[in-house]
Amino acid sequence: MFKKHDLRAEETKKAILEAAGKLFAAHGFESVTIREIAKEAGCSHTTIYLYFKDKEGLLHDLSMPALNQLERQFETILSEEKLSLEEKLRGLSREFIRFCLLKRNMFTILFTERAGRVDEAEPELDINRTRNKLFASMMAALQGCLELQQHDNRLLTFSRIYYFALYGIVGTYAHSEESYEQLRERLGSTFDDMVDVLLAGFKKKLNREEGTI
Amino acid sequence: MFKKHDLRAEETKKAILEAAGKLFAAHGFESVTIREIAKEAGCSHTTIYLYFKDKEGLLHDLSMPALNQLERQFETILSEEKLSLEEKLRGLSREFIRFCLLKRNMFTILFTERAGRVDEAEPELDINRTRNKLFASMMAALQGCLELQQHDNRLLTFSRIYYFALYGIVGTYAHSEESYEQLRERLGSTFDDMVDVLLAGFKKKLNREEGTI
Amino acid sequence: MFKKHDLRAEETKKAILEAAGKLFAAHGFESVTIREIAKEAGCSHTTIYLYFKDKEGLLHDLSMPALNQLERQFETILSEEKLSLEEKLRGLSREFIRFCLLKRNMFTILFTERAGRVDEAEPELDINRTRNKLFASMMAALQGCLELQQHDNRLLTFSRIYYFALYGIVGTYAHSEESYEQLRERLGSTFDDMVDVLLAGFKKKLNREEGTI
Amino acid sequence: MFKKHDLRAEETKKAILEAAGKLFAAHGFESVTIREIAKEAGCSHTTIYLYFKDKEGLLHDLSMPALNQLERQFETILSEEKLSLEEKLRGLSREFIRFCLLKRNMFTILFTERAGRVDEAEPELDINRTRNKLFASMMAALQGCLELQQHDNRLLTFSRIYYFALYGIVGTYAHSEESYEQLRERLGSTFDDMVDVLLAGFKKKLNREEGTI
DNA sequence: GATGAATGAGCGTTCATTCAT
DNA sequence: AATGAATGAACGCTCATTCAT
Repeated sequence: MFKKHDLRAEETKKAILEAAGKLFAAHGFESVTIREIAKEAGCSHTTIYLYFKDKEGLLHDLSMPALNQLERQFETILSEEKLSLEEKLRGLSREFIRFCLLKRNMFTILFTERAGRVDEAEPELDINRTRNKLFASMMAALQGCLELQQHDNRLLTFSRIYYFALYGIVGTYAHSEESYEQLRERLGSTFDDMVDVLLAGFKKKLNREEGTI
Repeated sequence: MFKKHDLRAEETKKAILEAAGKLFAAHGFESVTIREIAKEAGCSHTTIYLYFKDKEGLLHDLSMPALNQLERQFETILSEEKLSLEEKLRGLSREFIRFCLLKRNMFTILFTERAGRVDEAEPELDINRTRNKLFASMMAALQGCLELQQHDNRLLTFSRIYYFALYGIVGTYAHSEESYEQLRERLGSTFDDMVDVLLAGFKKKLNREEGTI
Repeated sequence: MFKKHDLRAEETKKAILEAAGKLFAAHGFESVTIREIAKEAGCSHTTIYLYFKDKEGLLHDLSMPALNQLERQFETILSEEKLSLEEKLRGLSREFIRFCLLKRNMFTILFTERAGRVDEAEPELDINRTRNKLFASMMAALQGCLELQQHDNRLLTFSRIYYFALYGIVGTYAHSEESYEQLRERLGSTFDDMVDVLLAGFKKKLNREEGTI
Repeated sequence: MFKKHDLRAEETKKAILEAAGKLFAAHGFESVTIREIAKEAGCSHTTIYLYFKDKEGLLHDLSMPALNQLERQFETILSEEKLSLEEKLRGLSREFIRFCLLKRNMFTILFTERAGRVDEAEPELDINRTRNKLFASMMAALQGCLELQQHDNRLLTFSRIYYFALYGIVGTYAHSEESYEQLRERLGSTFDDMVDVLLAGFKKKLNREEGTI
């Protein structure tokens, strides 16, 4: 049972998170000021410091739930039995791209190795762990598609190439003015094609090598 | 014959360029302050304005010589008659990646569309023009390899995918601590493989579509 | 009912306005720095931006209330039916001089044509508009005293001479250490005499010309 | 007999003075930078410090010769026997206005009471002495025109009014963009009229008072 | 005598953050 | 719980001035 205060506090915190999420997504972490977030959330800028350590902390607290949600979406896709392995990889990739283009501040978080500051040991790890899990899921799906052993060097190479391609798509549009919907409309099929191209290329390369040997 | 003055000036200017190059590469143009560059270069922040118009001008003077050199290397590769089209594309890509990983501040410059302020027309354009020329060269080579018409929509799609892949490689390691030599040693063959994979994938996709029709 | 917060804020704002008024009057708008104003007001320079848009905005907020008050005083004088035209001109002049010597920062504002930047249309114009209205009132009164047509070139000449005389009085003492009361005591009759002298001179010149023709 | 060095030095100094005079007159003391003066004078900006203590010192050294020249012109006018007293006052005024509008930096020097810094006692005095002499000349001429005793309070009042009028003219156009020639063309007759108006007004006021008594 | 190199102080402004209530 | 008031640090940039040659 909650008191009124608690409820009110919870609401305020939620409003701040929503505002920050919206603004970070739209203009990027650096460009958004604390005061803008407060205005959007309908509270004073000092209130933000009641719930979050600082601006960076707000970003962190904002990221984890989103990442967890993506994680659950990954799990859902992977557990759908009626999907083929290739379809699963396609689904994961599409979801991953969608996620990054919707919440663009995630780009930095997902793709940039954080310095791992010594002073505050814990919280970064949560993000790193989840991020690694996400990439591992995609790589596992890729492995399945290509029918490669886990320690096959070719899998490592192909995984990296796949990673580069994802990085390229997300990074290219991370700072774009276009909304996700606009990008999806204009480039969605290109993103899909990329998966096709890569899978076809991987397979061709495997065949050729096998044929060669 | 140089006077001591000239030598000192040249050294200072060089120190500033080196410092700026290093810091821009490490943290990005926007994040680096004039004072940080000065500190790294071992001079006062006002000294920078002795040699460069302003921060943008410093970026420009830092970029153009390098870009022009890359441009000439592209021309050399393209004019070598004994190379096949695929080998030329491979060469251009390798050279491009090498360039970006050697001078990492170039990443932002090459891949970020700059506003191109209307009020002072000239200097920004140099960079944009050269950059566009570089990408156009690679896309022309790709077009040749795939034997596509210039206005074939599939060429546009494949060009974008190729661009994403390049962006991914360069962006991934733009802020890495590893030197180019280390990266080349560890990942050079992966970069080469990516070109193979993409070309194979593109061709497969073309065949399948043709076969389908 | 006011909270302590409101009172504190009002005091700070007032302190800033007073400091700015004093310093602008003493050294001119351009020469005074934001930090000097803050020091004089006993606050941090950033606090100024809490209450005023920027330095120009501070000048504006400082000037407009005073100008509006003077405008109303002009209207009062002009609407007093029992005053002759000459007495009205005398009253306007006396009030104008009094105003300028009481709020000396007004001198720059009233007598210096400001660029009126094109990009941000509004605030500058308020000042210009009010200033023009004030001078127009005085010139209309002068016109009435001299019984000249509005487009008579001699009116233009006399108006300019009248303007120069006002400028001279106000400018001479704008940076003086003497208070308005002291100046009024010592020079009030001189100021009044100037109006007499000018009106007499204007009339004499008109008569002579008419006589000549 | 001078050495070459001395001649060269003299030339350089002269070039600096000319450049500074031209630029100060055109844009005002504050707006002109040391480097601009050096560029105009065709020397390095450091050379200026060889001949002048600092920027303020340059202004001072620039002012004295000009003031002395004006002083001599005053003497010439006053010694011309064929001129009436009124014509002499008119001549002095015209010359004074011309001088101030040609060398606008003089405005501040002539009309602003200098703080009289304690640290460097002498040089300011030169300027003050000359300035006082100039005004004294004009007031003496005015006294002659009005046939008043030197200690007549009315002379003091009229002198002040005359001073205000001159201040107004010069101050109004001290920061204008128009050249002296343009102003002379457009407003020369207005300036002349002002002398007429004031003299006529002064006389009328004297007569009326005499008549009244 | 003359100069290019270099600098500290300062400009208006913005920002994340803290203090007192 | 929440807020308005206030601030120090920093930004890119300019300037008069000094140093070493």
